[in-house]
Order: sequence, then structure tokens, then C-alpha cells
Amino acid sequence: MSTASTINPQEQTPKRERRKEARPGELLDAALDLFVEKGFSATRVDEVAARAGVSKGTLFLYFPSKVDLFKAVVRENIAHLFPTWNEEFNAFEGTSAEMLRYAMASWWARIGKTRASGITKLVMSEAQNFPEIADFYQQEVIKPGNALIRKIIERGIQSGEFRPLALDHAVYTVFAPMIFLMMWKNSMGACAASADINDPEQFLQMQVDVLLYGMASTKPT
Amino acid sequence: MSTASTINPQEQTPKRERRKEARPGELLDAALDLFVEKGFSATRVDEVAARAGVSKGTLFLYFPSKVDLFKAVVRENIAHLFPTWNEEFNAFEGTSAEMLRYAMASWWARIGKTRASGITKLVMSEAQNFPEIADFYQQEVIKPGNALIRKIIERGIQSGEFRPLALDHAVYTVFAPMIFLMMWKNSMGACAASADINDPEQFLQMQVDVLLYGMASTKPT
Amino acid sequence: MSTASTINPQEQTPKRERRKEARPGELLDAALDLFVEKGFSATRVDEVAARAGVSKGTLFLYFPSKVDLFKAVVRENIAHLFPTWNEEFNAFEGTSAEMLRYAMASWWARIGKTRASGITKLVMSEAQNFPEIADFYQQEVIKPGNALIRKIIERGIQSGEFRPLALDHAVYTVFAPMIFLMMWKNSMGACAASADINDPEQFLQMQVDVLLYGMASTKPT
Amino acid sequence: MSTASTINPQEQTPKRERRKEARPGELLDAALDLFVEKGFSATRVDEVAARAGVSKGTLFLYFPSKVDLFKAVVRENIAHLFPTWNEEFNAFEGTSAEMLRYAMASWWARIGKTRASGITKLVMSEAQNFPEIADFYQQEVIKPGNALIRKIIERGIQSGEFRPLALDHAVYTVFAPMIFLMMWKNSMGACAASADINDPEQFLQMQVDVLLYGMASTKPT
DNA sequence: TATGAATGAGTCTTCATTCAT
DNA sequence: TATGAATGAAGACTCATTCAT
Repeated sequence: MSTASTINPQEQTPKRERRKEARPGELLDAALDLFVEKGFSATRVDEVAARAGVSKGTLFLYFPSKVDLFKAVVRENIAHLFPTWNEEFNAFEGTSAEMLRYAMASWWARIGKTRASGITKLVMSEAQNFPEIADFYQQEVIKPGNALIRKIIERGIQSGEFRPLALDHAVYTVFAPMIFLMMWKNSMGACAASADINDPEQFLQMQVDVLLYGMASTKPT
Repeated sequence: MSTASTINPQEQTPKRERRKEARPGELLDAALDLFVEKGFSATRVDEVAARAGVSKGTLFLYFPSKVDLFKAVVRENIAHLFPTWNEEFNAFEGTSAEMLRYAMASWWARIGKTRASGITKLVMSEAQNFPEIADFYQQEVIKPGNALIRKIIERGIQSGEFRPLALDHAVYTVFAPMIFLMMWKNSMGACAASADINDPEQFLQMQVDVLLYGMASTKPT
Repeated sequence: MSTASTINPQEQTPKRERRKEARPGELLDAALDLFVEKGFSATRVDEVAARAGVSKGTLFLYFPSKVDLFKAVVRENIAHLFPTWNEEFNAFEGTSAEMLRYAMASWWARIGKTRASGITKLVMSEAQNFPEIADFYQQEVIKPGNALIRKIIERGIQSGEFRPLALDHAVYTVFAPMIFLMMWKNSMGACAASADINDPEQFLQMQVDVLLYGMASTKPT
Repeated sequence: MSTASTINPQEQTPKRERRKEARPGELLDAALDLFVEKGFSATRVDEVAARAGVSKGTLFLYFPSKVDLFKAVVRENIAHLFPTWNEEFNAFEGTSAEMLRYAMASWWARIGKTRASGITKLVMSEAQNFPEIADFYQQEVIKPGNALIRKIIERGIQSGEFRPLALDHAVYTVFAPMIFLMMWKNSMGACAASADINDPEQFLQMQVDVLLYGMASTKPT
């Protein structure tokens, strides 16, 4: 009888809580977790909703479809970084080598070591099944990222810091270790403990060293 | 019992008639194609069966489930890679730089540019969903590959060709462009035409150049 | 309490501000449009509310359910049709043929070509799903309409203008083209452009001609 | 314990019965019933399957979608009649009046008085919601039917039996009572008993009489 | 062994209805 | 009264798996 009244009032979450402002963020957060953990098609929208503490219907109130939800996750976690980066790089005053170091460090801090890295892994994993997602990612992430790196390299070449490199390939040379790291961390590394890269920062460091060494126009004695 | 051995095997298999013993292989082959092309969950067992020229029911006669089929595909396609390489490298006589160049060229010829690259992509993509496959891959492919590259680098360091590098990371430095290439080719590159790397061999070339340049103990003047 | 009555009602309702009392009417009006346009099940209550300029919740304040809304729409739109006609016909002085022509022309002008024809279409379409509406319509519209036509024909027969026809069927003979027109206009005609009747007035004309010709007791030479 | 064995073996319908040949027909039959009874969107595919004694999945084995199921129902019950009719009319030897009488009688026997009449009612009711269905019906039923009637009237005009009528409208003049009858039977008539047309054949008879009388070029004295 | 018809649990999505504010 | 965020019960359709033949 009186049991109801003895229930801890803090646990008594009201059934219908109105928090329009907070919903999208909570859903996006839950979705990021699940997409990264299980992949796109293996993630169930019910689960996302449940983890965000709402009903399935509510999810569709904020995101018209599963794909749109995913796109929003990408925007929220990756795409939104480019404006800032663009500004930072336009204002950057150091050498191009410093710039490249900074770029990779910043990428690592904001994406590489965060859950967001799982998104790239996911996209690469499921690109073939969801061309729409692949295209979207291509437009919203790959292209701007590419442009960013390209600008740095061009700057270095123009200033004489870097050798005149084939730009298209040089860009991928910078991308490769980042992509590798994201893939590795979120696949092999996440499974076989033994496969994990034990010090990714240091690995990145070394990559940049080797890269800059290889790209430099003159070598220190 | 002895019937099988008394039949002339070449005459026994008319072109269009399928032999029972060949079935699993044909299924595995079809499955490899489709898994690589479309990923695990997007591959329909009907399609696999159809491509192998048998009925859906037959597939389940040989593989108790789709997951088992997947595991069999991966196992079937990654065992045979390393013996040859080990021999080759043990017998190699040039410089360590040449050896590294040769290793990557050989990898590209035998795996990178073939369908086999799709397997790595596949494994990395689905690693989280099939931890045991990830482990398996780790043991059968990653470790031997790692050891191979490690040997080359150690050889270079010992001979004074390379700087004394942190081996663990140096190995991944060599891996990164290969992994990157396999992933890219089989995901983004396969979707958005614009995203394709137009000349992978040249890209690899450049990667090795930069790498060797960065790893060399003394720089050419 | 008495505040309401002391307020000048005309000044009290600025153009853009909706009066409470008008709400049900506005909802009914919006619902009529949409039900006629899209049918019962394809009409979304959100849309009705939106078109009426209120929120979905408000709609449910006035009508306990979508079905009730539908019933109210039908009731609202079919009550007021017959009194005028009855008067007109009681006072009519021409021949019965003229009377029939006038009846159909009048029906076309006031119902057939207006939105109201959609209601008949609606009712006939959904009759099975809402038997009580069908009954209601039967009482309020079919019966009076039937009686009206019947009176005209009886008058014609009594005056010797028309042959002695089986009244029950003769009435439906007059109804048929009207029903046909309402159905056609609001279904096939509204979809496939090619299916539209390009000149309904002329069609009706021809129908009456044929009808009167067929019903006439003596034929002109 | 022994209850299971005491069950009437005739009621023991095996769970998985293989009757590929019979399935489509059984499904079509069940679908016709339900579509006519409840309309297109209110009919649930599960129900259709259940009534046909199969599972939902089986239905989709034979008909790729609900719309396709409906189209098949239309073809099975209406569209398939046109080839026969065309032949019959091409071979017809009597007067055009006889031909028209025969056409309507035949229509009544094969469609009008059967469940198939409900299909037309259904299509007209839901045309707006399902343009695809409306178009389909327009092509497969309306057009051929139109052509058929048109041919009869043209024949009558050419032979001098009928007055030179505006063909487009004359055709609808013939259609109107048929459409009316199908609508009425399946909406008002199916609900309010009082609304039913008590002798449809006689009604049709009268319609044709009036029609032919009105269309005839010379009138009997 | 081989087949392929049959199954039914599972998936995304819609929408009438409720209810805290 | 009025709002509109939240709900959850359906619904169409898919597909790995089963099983009678």
C-alpha cells in the first residue's frame, strides 16, 4: 500500500519529461556511442532512443530518419570542427612544419583520441552499403579535410620549406597515418588487446617526424 | 570407397556439372566476392547461393549460419600468404632500403591491388562484431606481417642504414600506408569516384621515398 | 462572469486574433477541405489543425477523436441543403421536363460543381467504415433528394408528359449521372488528367436530353 | 498427455504446406474479399495472408508489395475480361442496340453483381490517396472499357441506328449507371438496408431502355 | 544431398492520442 | 483553454533459417 510513497523520489523519473532543448543532444550522444560501438546498420533506433531515455517516436521527432540521425552525429562530432580549423590556419604564423605538427596534434586531440574517431571507421566500413552516407561524408569531411592539408603543404612548398611534391599524393601521405590510427583503434585495437598501439601520440609524433624529414627541401646536417 | 580414386578426375568433371566436393569452395568464393563488395550485413545469403549456382538451402547444408560462412571465408583466404615471403626475405641480399621497397611492391602486387585487399578491409570493418575473427586475423596475419617488417627494419638499423628507431612504431609507419590504401580502395574509393586515388603505385612509391628518407641515418647531399 | 457580455463583440475580434467560438468552425472547415481532398485515412490531424491555425492538442479539445471530427464534418455540411429546394419545387409552374432540367442545373450549380460534391464522394467512399454516417446521410440527404425527384416524375406522369415509369428505378435513373459525376470528379478525374470529363455541363445536358427523350410519353416527329 | 493424439487428425493442418500452384489464387481470393470489405489502406497484409492460411512472408513471396497485390487482384477480376469481350464484340452480328444490351448484361453478370464490383468502388474511393493505383486502373480498366463502349456507339452511328452523338459524352452516358450501381451497392446499399436498390437487373434494363430510346435515330410511332 | 517454399522475428517509420505546462 | 513534446501501438516489408519433399 504505502510502498509507492516510500520509493526514492529521485528515482521517480516522470514518464513524460519535456526537455526540448536537451533532447537532440542526448540523442546525438547516445547515437554516437551506439554507432561507434555497433556500426550503422547494426544499431537499432529503438536502442538509441532507449539510451537517450526517450521513446522511439521521440527520436523521429528530432531526426526524420536513421540516416539523418547519423548525418547529424557526423556534423556534431566532426564537420563542425572545420570552420574553427580554417580560421586557425588562416591566422597561423609559424613555419609550415609547425603548422603540420599542430594540425595533427589538434586532430588527435579533437577527433583521433575521442569517440569521434569511430565515426570515420564506421563510414569507411559501411561506405559501400550506404552510398548516401559515403557521399555525405565525402562532402562534409573528406573534402574540407583534404583542402586544409593541401593548403598547409602548398604553403610549405611556396615558402621553400618543402620540396615540390605531387600535391594529391602528399595529402594522402598526411592522411594515411590518421586514417590508419582511426581504423586500428576502432577495429583490431578494440578487440585483441595485444594489437593495440600502446602510445598513439608518440606514434603520431614519429610519423610527423619522418614525414617532415622526407618532405623537407634541405636537410639539417 | 575406392571408387573415387579409380575415376579419372579430369574426365569426371564436365564443365557444367558441379561436383559435390567443389560446393563449399564455390560458396566460399562467391561469399568472398560479395562480402568484400557489400559488407557482411548487406550481403544476402540468397545472393551468395545464387552466385555459387546452388539453392539457399544448400548453403545452409555446408555452413550452419551466415556468421559461420563469414568466418570460413576469412579463414580460407588468409592462411597461405606468408610462407613464400618469409623465404624470400631470408634469402634477400640487397640493402635494407631495397628490401623495404621490394616488400611493399610485392605486397601491392600480391595483395594490395588484388581482391585480397578486400579481406583486410572486411576484417577491420567487422572486427568489433566478430572478435574471434579479429583475434584470428591478429594471429595469422598481423603478427607474421609485423615480424616481417620488423626484421627488415632491424636489419637496416644493425647495418647502419637506418637510424635507431623505436621499432614498434616504425613498423606501423610502414603498415599505415598499406592499411590506408586497402581501406580507401575498398570504401570511399569504391563509392565516390572523386575520392579515388588515381595512381596507387605512385602513391606507394612516394610513401616509401618519404619513409626511407625519414628513416635514413645519413642524408644524401 | 458578466465580463464577456459587456465587451463589444465586434471590436473584440481583431482580424488576426481567433475567437474561441470560431474554433470548431474553422477546424471543421479545414477538415472538410482535407477529407475531401485526401480521404479519411490519408488526412492527418496535424494537417487539419495546422490549416485551422491551431495546435494538434487544441483539435482534440473540441473533437474527442479523428472519427468524431469526421462525423462532425459530414453532419455540418449536409443539413442545410433541402429546405430551399422544396420551396422552389412546390412553387414551380413550368412543365415537368423543365422542372427536371431545372433540378439538375440547380443541383450542378449548388452542389455538383462546388466543394460540396466532395462530401457525397467522401460519404460513399467511407460508408462501409462508418455505417452510422451512411445511415445519417441516407436519412438527411438521400431520402429528401429521392423524394424531390420522385415528386417531379410523379407530376410528369400524372400530367401525361412522362410514360408511366417504375418510380423507384426512374428516380435512380436521374440520380445516376449526378452520383457518377460527383464520384468521377473527385476520384479518377482528380488523378489522371486524361480521365477528366472535359465539359460536365454539356455532359449533364446530354444526360437530361436522353433521359427526357426516353421518358417522354410521345415523341416529337 | 494423450490429448494431442486425440485431436481430430483432419484439423491437424500441417504447419508448412507446400502448394506453390495454389498460393497466388488463394491469396488473390482473400485479398479481393478484404480489399472490397475494408478498402485498400485499411486492409492489412497480415490479414490477407492469414485468411489465405499462410504467413505474412509468404504473401511477399508471391507479390512484391501491397500495391502489386492489389494490381493482381484487379487483373484477375476485371482486366482479364477485356480480351474476351473484345473478341465477342468483334464477332457480334446483331444490331448495335442488341450489342449494347448484351454489353451491359454481360458486365452485370461478370462484374456488376460479383465481388469484383467492389474493386471499382474501392479504386474510386481511394484514387486520390494512391495515384499509382488510379493510373493503373485508368490504363487497365477504364481505357479498354471506354474503347469497347465507344466502338459499339460508333458502330450504331455508322449504321444509322443511333443519332450522331458526341462520342465522349455518350460513352459516359453508358458508364454512368454502371458506375452508379457499383458505388451504390458497395457503399450506401451495403450499409443502410433501406438504401439498397431492390432489383438491379430491372434497373439496368430500364436504363438501357431509356438510353436506347434516347439515342435512337428514329422513334417508333 | 539438394531444393525452394514457408516462416516469423525483427526493422524502420507513421500518427492518433495524451498530458505536463 | 491552448500548446506541442512525448508516446507507443501498429504497419509494410526483409531475410536468415527451417523443413517437407
